[in-house]
Order: sequence, then C-alpha cells, then structure tokens
Amino acid sequence: MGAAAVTRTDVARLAGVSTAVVSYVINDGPKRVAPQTAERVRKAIADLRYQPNANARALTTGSPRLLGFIAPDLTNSFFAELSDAVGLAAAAHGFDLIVASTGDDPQRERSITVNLVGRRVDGIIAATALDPVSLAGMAVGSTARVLIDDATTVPGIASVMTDLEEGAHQVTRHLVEHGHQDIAIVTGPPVLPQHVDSRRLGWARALTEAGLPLGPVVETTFTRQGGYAAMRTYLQDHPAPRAVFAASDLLGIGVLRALHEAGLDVPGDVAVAAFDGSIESAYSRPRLTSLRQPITEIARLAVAHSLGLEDADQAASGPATRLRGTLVVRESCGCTDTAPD
Amino acid sequence: MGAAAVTRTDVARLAGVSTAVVSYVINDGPKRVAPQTAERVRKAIADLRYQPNANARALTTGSPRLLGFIAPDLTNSFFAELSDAVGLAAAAHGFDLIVASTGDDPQRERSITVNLVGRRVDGIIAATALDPVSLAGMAVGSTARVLIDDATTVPGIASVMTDLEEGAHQVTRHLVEHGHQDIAIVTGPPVLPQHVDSRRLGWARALTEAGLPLGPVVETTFTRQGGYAAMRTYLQDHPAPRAVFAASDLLGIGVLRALHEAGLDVPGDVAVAAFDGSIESAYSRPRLTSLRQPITEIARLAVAHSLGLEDADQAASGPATRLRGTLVVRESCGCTDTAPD
DNA sequence: CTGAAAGCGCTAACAC
DNA sequence: GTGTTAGCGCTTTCAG
Repeated sequence: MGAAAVTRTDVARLAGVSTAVVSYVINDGPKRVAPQTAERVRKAIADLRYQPNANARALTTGSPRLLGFIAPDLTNSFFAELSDAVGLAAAAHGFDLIVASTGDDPQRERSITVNLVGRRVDGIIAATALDPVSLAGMAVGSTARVLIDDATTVPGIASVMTDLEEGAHQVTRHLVEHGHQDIAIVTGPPVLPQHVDSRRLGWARALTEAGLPLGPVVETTFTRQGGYAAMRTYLQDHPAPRAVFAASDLLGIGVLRALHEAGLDVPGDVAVAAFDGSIESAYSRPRLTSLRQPITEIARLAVAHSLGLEDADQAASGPATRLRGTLVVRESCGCTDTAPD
Repeated sequence: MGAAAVTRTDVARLAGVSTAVVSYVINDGPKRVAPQTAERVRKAIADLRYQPNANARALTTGSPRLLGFIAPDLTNSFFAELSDAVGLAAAAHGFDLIVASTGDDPQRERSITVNLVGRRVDGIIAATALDPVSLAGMAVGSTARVLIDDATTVPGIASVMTDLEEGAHQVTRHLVEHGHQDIAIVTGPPVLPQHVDSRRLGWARALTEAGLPLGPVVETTFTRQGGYAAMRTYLQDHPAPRAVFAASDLLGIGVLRALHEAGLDVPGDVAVAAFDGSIESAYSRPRLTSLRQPITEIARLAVAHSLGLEDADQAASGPATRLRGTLVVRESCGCTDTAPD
C-alpha cells in the first residue's frame, strides 16, 4: 500500500497534464515546461507522495544508475575502506553501489559478475583478481570493468591501483636506511598461479640496489591470523630477522603479535613496516609504519573511469593507472613517531 | 555491443518457440516445458550468450531482488563485518545488497532511504538510528525495514539486535568479579537526543547490583580516536580508574593506547573490557576481552525478516528481537587468555 | 509549450 | 505443452 502504488499517470491526472510533462519536470528536460505548469506538477507529486520507479526508468534508459563492487572479503579493513570510498565516489555522481564479497572463491566471483551484468549495472569495480581467461570468457558484454587491486594488467580491462612495486620499494628502502641488513618479507600467496607478487619485487629491488642479500621470504594468507601463525612458525626454526616488511597491515599486525609473544621488542629487536596504511595500523602497538595506499583517489578514478567520464586530470593516463603511495612513518620501524593520526 | 543487445525474442526465434516458453524454462515455471524443448531453449541461450535483463524483470514482478543496507560508516570494523554478514545472508536467498554509508548525517540517511524506496528494494536494513519522526514521515510506502543497531524500539519498525543492556551487564559483572570497585565507562554520544544508552544502563545496573558506586562516565565519539582522546584527557585531571568498560572495540582500542602512553599497565594497573568482539579486538595489545555480538545471526534474521520469511526459529519473537551476546575473555581484563582466536 | 503513442524486456494470464 | 498478448512505469520522438 501507500507510495508504492502511485504512478506517473496519477500525478499527471491530478496536475491536469500528460505523463510526458511530468517526466519533463522530474528530469528537468528534455523539453522546457512553463513555470506554473511545473509548479502544479510538483505540488501533485508532493501531495501524492509520488516516488518514481527506478526500475522502470532503468529499463527504459538502459542504465540503472548502479555500480557493482566486488572484493574478496569486506571484513578485511583495507577492502572495507575501499568499499566505503567507492560507495562515496559513486554517490557523488548519484549512483548507488552493490557490494559483494567472494570469499576468494573464483566460482562465486564469476556468478556475482554474471549477476551484475544481468542487472545491466553501469560498471563493475573489482578488487579481486579473476584470471584473464574466465574474465574474457564471460558474457560481460559491454559492461565497463575496472580492476583496483593486485592484478597484473589484463588486456582490455582497465585498472587503477597503487603502484605496489614502487610502494614496497619505498618501504623497504626506509628499512634499509635504518641500517638493517637482514630484511625479511611476509607476504600473501600469489593471487594467481602465473602471477608475480609486485610487493615482493619491490622489496627485492630495494635490497639489491642496496647491495644487500635477499632476506627470508615467508608466505601465508593475507590475514592477521596468517601473519601471526607464519611468523610464529618461522621463529621456531630460525633466528629473528633484524627487520620485516609485511605486505599488508593485517599481516603486519599478526607479525607484531608473534614477535611480542616471542619476547622480541619492536622496533628494538626487530623493526617492522607494513603496507596499506589503514586506520588500524595507526592504533597497533607499536604503531605501524606503513605505506598508505591512496584509497580515495583510487576510488574516485575507478568510478570516473567506469562511468566513462574521462576525468580531466587522468585523460592521458591510459587503461592502467598506477598511483603512488605515501610512506607513513610511525614507531614500528624505529623512527620517532611523526604521523599525525 | 555484445550480450547487452540480445533479448528474449532472439532466443525464442533461435529456439523456434515463443517468448513465454523461454520464460518458463528460465524461471522453471510457472508452466512445465517438454524436456527437449527446454533443451533447445537452453542451447539457444548459451549460443547467444543471452543474459536476462534484471531491470525488466524487476519492473514486471515488482521486485528487483535487492536489499539495501545503511550504516554510519563502513570504515568501522563492526559495521564492515555487519555489512559483510548481511550481504552473505542476502546472497543465500539470491538477493544482492546495495550498501550505503551516511557518515552519521541524518540528511544523507534520509536521501539514501528515499532513493532505495525509489528502487523498490525488497527491504532496507539499517544500522543507523534515524529519529522516529522522520522515519515515520518518509514516503517509504510498504518497503520493509529492519533496524539492527543502537535503536530504541520505533513503533511499527522491526528490529533485531544484540541485547545491549544485557551485554554491558555481562561485561561489567565480569569486571566486578575480578574484584574491581572503581569501574569507569567510556561510551559514545547518545544516538538520538531522547535516547538512552543501553550499554550505560547495563553497566550501571551491574555496579548497583554489586553494591558498588557508579564509576566515572566519559563520553566521546565512537571511534579509536575518540576513545584515545577522551581517555587521555580524563587521565590528565583524574586518577586512573581501576577498570574501564569501553562501549565498543574501537573505543577500547583507543583507551588501550591512552593507557599505554600514560605508562599504565593493562590489566595490571587498569583492567579493560570492551564491546562488539570484532576481529580487531583479538589482535590488540593486550588482547581485548570483549562482548561478541552475534553478527551472523543478526544478519540472518534481519534478512529473513525483511524478506518476509518468517524464520521458523523466530516465528514468535515479535518485531523487536533481542539476541544475547557472548563474553569473550582474553587478556585485558586480567584473566588468562582463553579465547581461541 | 503540451500531448499521444511507441517502445524498453519480461511475466503471466488466458487461449488453444 | 505452447503461443498470444496485455501490461509493468517510464522516456522520448513526433505532432500539434
């Protein structure tokens, strides 16, 4: 009952005009309407508590004014922040956001994508790394897609993300500048089998450039628990490295706990630096030095791109935009805490 | 180009049947179709890479198979977890979820709600506390709504959430059982002016029942920063309380930092216990004892309710469902850590 | 400046 | 079992 039942026809009748005119005033076009006629229409709309049916509009125009966002796990603060940022960016253009999480299941990712395409969403923004093959094989038709995390460039699909290699290089170099020689990396599994871990590449490059040998590599899942368990296990069989670069904040937080339980002081005994720069990293103990990803900017550009708005400031950047992250120096690396958070 | 252009008519033509039959096989009803005919149709669908247009379906049936979720801030891990859980619960029924955050702006909340109603979503699940007046005044028509956080009962609107009062009572009593006499509460602002803070009520009741005087009340915003700043300021002018109950994990994490900076040991000098039981609380230092809200269950019930599925196990619980939280005992209260996380 | 009418793609009576 | 067809509510071209 109520609002749901009243339609454009009712409004037109009450206002004594045709439905076309009602459309004109609601959409402010494509035709002009006499001021007083418009007023009558507006009054009728208010009196009737009329709410245009967005689905009918979507069908007619072919655009539901809706974007889709896909992430592995919204419980991960990085993706949660990303999701929020994308939602805000979409809202700035009057678009809503369907958010879906895959739980890292490619099968689910595929079905979500198909589903979104069925909704004829105006664009899909994915923080997942579906393999190029299924990506290409899906009946996604003309739906615009943008990748915003961890993917290598997939031919024909746009991407906007932090320059992970460069970021990891920045962080690792900072650790090097502290004078540490033995710098480990704790990172996640390769997103895809054939995939190279950009952060690991950046870490390796920084070490090599400094004439340092590569430190230990410990691979685990991208969670707090993963970082904790992996570091803990590692410490059972090996001496602690002098410093560790954690490839995500979550990993870093897990590492911090393992180190603490092992009676090691951070940064005294081992220095730690992480990646993402999420809010959570600012409240760990000790506070994590981390590379902050430009989440808001990523979201803004991804939305602009999937909407086909060629943002002036990005006009020439091509389909694979890489943004530079910012090193946020806090306690865990051994610096005096300087970050404002 | 591509998938977007092919329609039911094309499929029907290729399969040599009518569009009705195509519908029947796609929806598996309402009429039966001969097996071989169905097979032909399915083949045509596959060959054409046909994707039904969900908007057309939504218009015809009146249901877009879409739910809306509104929260103040997805950056808050509690809401992020809630959002994820609600999305999963919706997906279990084949529904998608539009997620929107208000930034605690009632104005934005109102416009989001109106917007969702315009989309004729099948239900709105809100983790915000819009005041009853505007809630009632909005042209929400028949759209089902469920409140899942922090709201007092709003007449005519269903709600399913943790029994906050009881939860706070549980936590506080635990602190009391540790023998502490001077137990402060750090909590957020009243969600609405006329609103009582259930957690504060539970805290007060536990104290009173134990014959203890009410400890200090420090009010701030529901963020890490809020908890930190408030506790820090408090400690400047007052002696530290022997224990503090933080009304959310975020608050608790802020409090932990302030205490640490003040040179106070937790739980040695002051015991801390929090509320929410989010994953983040398991990795703080020290690990936070916290009341875990039954997020998955809340999500499940809220979705079931907004879909009008009267879940068997909830049939008789009425429009204001209250779920019991679980105390997760970790280090910050002074217990030996027993939680599995 | 206003109106009539042809769809948009799909569902579900209602006929056959 | 299958086909015809009348909408669902909106936008927009084409006439007045």
